[in-house]
Amino acid sequence: MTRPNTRQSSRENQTKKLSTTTTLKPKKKQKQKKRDGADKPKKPPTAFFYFLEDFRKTFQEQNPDIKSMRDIGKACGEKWKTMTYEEKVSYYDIATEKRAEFEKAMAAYVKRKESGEVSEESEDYD
DNA sequence: AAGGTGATTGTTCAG
DNA sequence: CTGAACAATCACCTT
Repeated sequence: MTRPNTRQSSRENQTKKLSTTTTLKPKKKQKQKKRDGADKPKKPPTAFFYFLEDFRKTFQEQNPDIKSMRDIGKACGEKWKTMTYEEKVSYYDIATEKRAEFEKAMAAYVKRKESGEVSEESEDYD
């Protein structure tokens, strides 16, 4: 099967050409500085991250001069795009399984929310 | 000394 | 539909 289980069926709808204003170019950072205490389940690592795990080791061996993950990230991104679809599928497959587990966590989260147990609303009650 | 930042793409949620 | 934020990781920089 050269096809990943990446919810292609559902994604097919979004896979359309939405080249209007999809994803702007935020020059700002994406760091979360505080308050991750949300009950919401953390997002599962993407296929890219799994690729990093494997690529990182190889990259350091081939480039012992490079240490920081930032530099590797750039190299990974570049390499990632050069990778063929079939190769990426391997990582997508892993991520897909992870998402399945995350989906359960999300369902439990929603269920819990319905129980009125938690409100993600800004409850700064301290 | 200690902590926040930056960079990578993908995924997911919320409005 | 669209946008914005966050997932791992670690050297480097700022305070």
